[in-house]
Amino acid sequence: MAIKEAPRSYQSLVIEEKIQKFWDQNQIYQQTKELRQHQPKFSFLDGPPYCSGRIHLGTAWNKIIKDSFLRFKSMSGFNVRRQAGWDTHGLPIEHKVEGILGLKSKKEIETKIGIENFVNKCKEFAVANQALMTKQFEMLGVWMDWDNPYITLDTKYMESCWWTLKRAHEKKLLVNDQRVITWCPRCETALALAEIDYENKEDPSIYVKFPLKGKKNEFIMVWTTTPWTLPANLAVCVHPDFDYSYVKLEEGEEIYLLAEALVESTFPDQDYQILKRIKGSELEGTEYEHPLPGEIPFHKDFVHRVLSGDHVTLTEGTGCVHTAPGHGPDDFEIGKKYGLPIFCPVDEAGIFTSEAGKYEGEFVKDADENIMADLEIHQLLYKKSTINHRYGFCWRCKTPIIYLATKQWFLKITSIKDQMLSELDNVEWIPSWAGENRFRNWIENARDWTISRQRYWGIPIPIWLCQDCGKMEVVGSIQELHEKIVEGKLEGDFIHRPHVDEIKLGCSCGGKMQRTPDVLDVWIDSGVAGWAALYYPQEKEMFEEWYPYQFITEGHDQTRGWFYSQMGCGVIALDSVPYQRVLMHGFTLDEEGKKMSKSLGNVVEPDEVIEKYGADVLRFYLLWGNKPWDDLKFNWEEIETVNKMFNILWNVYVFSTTYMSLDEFNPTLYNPDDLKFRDEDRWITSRINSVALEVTDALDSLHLHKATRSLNHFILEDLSRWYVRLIRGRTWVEKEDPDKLGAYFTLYHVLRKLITSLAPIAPYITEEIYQNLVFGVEEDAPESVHMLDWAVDEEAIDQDLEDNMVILRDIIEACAHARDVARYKLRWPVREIIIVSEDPQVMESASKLRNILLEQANAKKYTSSTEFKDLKIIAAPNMKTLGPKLRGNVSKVVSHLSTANGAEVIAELESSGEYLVELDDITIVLEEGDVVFETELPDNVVSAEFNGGSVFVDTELTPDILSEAMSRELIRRIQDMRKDLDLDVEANINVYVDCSPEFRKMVEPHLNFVSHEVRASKLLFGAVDGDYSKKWNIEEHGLSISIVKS
RNA sequence: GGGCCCGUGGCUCAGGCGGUAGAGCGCACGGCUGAUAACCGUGAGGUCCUGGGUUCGAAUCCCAGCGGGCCCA
Repeated sequence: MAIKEAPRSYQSLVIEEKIQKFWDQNQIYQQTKELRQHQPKFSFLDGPPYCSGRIHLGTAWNKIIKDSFLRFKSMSGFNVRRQAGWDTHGLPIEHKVEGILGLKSKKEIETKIGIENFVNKCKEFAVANQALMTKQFEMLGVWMDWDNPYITLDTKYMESCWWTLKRAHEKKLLVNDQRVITWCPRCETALALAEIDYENKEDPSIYVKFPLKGKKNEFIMVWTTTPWTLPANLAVCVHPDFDYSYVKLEEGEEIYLLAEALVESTFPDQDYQILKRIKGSELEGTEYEHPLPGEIPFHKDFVHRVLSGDHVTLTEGTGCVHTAPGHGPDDFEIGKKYGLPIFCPVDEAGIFTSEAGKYEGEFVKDADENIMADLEIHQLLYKKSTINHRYGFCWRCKTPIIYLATKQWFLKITSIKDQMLSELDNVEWIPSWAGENRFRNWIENARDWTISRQRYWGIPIPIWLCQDCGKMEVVGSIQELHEKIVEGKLEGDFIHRPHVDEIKLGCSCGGKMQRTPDVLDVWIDSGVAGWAALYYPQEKEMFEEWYPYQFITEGHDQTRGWFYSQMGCGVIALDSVPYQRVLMHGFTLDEEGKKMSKSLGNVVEPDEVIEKYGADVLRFYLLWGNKPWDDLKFNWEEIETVNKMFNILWNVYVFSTTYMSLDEFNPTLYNPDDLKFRDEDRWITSRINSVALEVTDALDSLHLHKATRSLNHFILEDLSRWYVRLIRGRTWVEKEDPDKLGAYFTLYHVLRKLITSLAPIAPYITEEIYQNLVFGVEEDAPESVHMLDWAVDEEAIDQDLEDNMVILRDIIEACAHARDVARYKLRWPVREIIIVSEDPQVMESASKLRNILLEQANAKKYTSSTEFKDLKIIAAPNMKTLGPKLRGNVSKVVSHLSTANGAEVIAELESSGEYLVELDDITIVLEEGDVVFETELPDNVVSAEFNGGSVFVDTELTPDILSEAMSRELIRRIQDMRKDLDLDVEANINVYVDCSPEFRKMVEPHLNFVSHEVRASKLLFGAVDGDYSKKWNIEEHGLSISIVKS
């Protein structure tokens, strides 16, 4: 095989579809895995995306980071574990399925279609979504074990989860307790902190007067935003250290008790009088009357008191805090401390029970208005308005959460917090603050974890309770279940609800044990992935090979999510954190920095980007736009910029293959010793290895943006804009020229290394190039670019050469600038350039790379110097000193100096300290300071500065120069016409030039050069009707060119 | 109220162990023409959020504040 000419334009869709097919048909992924299977292990754990059905940009980013890094590890010689994971249980799917089945409430699930049908539907839905999302990930070029993922609905996976719960029980960390927890009244289930979204919400803001017992017209002033919790009020809390005041308003007779610091904000527009001050601690025990005793019988006989609480703040309200132990975590703690009953007259659907008296049957939020109306009737509502504040919502159905006292199962995280914190020290975080600050802070504030959910689609809690003696059994495996079963069957999907609910175990008391009906919080599902994905402890071998994981990466929302659930579960199950290194990445936001959300209509789908630009562009962009841990503002213009870079890379590839295929170049046939290499060849070889080294460091340290930026710079700046420009002339040579082959050979190996280094980030285009360029000619090359070994040839790096080239490019740019100023075309050669600098490195750079300098500056010769000697120095009188000194003679001195040689004046002054002006009648002595010097460039010279010096360009048009310039102008016209004709690069032509005798005379000395450049077999003067004729004006010469294809 | 992050040309972002502010896009002008539906050069454009401090020197380190984001209370 040989290198083939590449298609002229970069068509990402065509390439990516083709490569995907190639990977599939040739099992490239499997082969790549096998290739590394005996090499050192690198274990990675995929954070399982939820099977929602569609991936979004953030999910895409997440998988692209993972894929790029893991491809890099694989190429670096590691046997990488990259099993994909799927999160399948929980409320989101339950909601979708409820919608599909037209169910309106939790009750309808049981009454209308039954748990079994419902669970089956959920499973079906999850599995279908998994397939859809797998396709999408594959389109992104993500290589994972898609055929062998871990999936949380898998029986074996769930079994490992049960084992974890059993471990918790053995460590006495699994408790059943009544507590006030966050609750979704729509889903009728407990919610974990991680399942709550916070958004702004409008709520009532009311000041209620609680009458002080036995005092007429005296009230405690209480503020609340949840009127519906007032029926459960049992106490008022004050801070023992704050000052409280009895306040009497100008108008009316009533006296109010509240924190002194909040009096002003409570009565902003009123005149008032403070009657008495008292410490909060002195108020403890003060009795008051519930504001709604008539409506709620419970309160008639209950004694309500003021209590002390350190949680009371002065940031809002009145400093007298309404306390309902059934409806608030702080209230609950206070209630426990003072032995109050946990009065919670609200059921699981958020409906007031009979204990709520008058309000029985009302939904709590709907009761707000009635309660406020009743307070008004009793004249106990002091003030009523609304407030817009942050409030928690159910993460799935967006119903505002409420706090309820219920009995739930908990993991006692508070008991293992210290161990979690010490395990945290064993984890390396990127960036470091993600762990050291953010995550540490989260763990420090951790509370016990509510893990029971009153739902259907989830891992059933493996707790069986004896109906007779109350004994508790936590089942840790299917085997154990098998051994203890006395009723029900282990068949079908027995580990899910409802089948598992029918299984009864035998109790030591002789009674039967029944399963607690709850399912587990889904965060437990993924929290156990570390070992459940390996089916530990049922299977030990894989676990011993791969646990713990060397790397995970997820978004910063996972601080409270997966980073945390794994930490908690890991410490419970195995006394260790399951991961060793974490990259915490950012969120994808829209162009304005807002969260992408369906309701805002600003969602960008990964598919949309792929369709327009391809996965490689999306991948490169996502790893290039900013630091991985910052939030990324998605920007179409930036995508376009990345696309341009890929276009240019493609152009370089087209350029290379065009000539290489034309010459049937095969790099394996040459010994480098037989080829001629130039400085630019050694330079670009050094550069690509420097870049490969930078990319290695960047990927190793997960500073992914540095890798992409380094590659981007190399492709645009070094390869396309410089190297290709430098070697253009060499590729135009037709014979087997060692100089040309040196350029091909270098270009080949540079491209080979470039696609190797770029492969993890842009797997498609690199594979496409590899297949043609490398696999087509190297017999022992592996089948895919992704099977290559990652390597950097540090020997090839010549830092001096790289530094010199930077300087040289600076000089050449300065030359271009100078020409630009003089309107002197780059196509026209110049006689000489003079480089002036005092920096020896500049001199070295120019002299070592003089060939490049002369060619690119289009100069016949260059000289260098520490100063520019041809400067005309003009000596001018300094009138300030000479005026007073010479008076009448000034004008004579002025005219003398105007004709004097400035350089001589300087020399004179410097050697003797004075300069004598001999006039007819008098000699005048000029001293230093009497003369000022100016410099002026000779007429033909233009100059420009660069970093470290200046360059002077001599633009004098000699006949020789003009002759060459005109020849080049002629070449350009003919090339232009060749292109108009769309001729093959190697096609030969005959050219006829009809021009003036002067013009002919000018170009005649260079006819060979012209013929060669335009591939003319014949170049003749005179008028002919060719295949294509065109009239031109070159400077002031009109001429006509005709081309005949030969 | 607490924790974390971010604030650098019109836009998107580098830089950030202290030492003359960078890139790309956009804009203006010019150039180039066999990888050219490309590309190159030049120019304009900056109180590096504000204010203090440390220092010979702060975009960079420290403190306070302002604005934005995320999380928590």
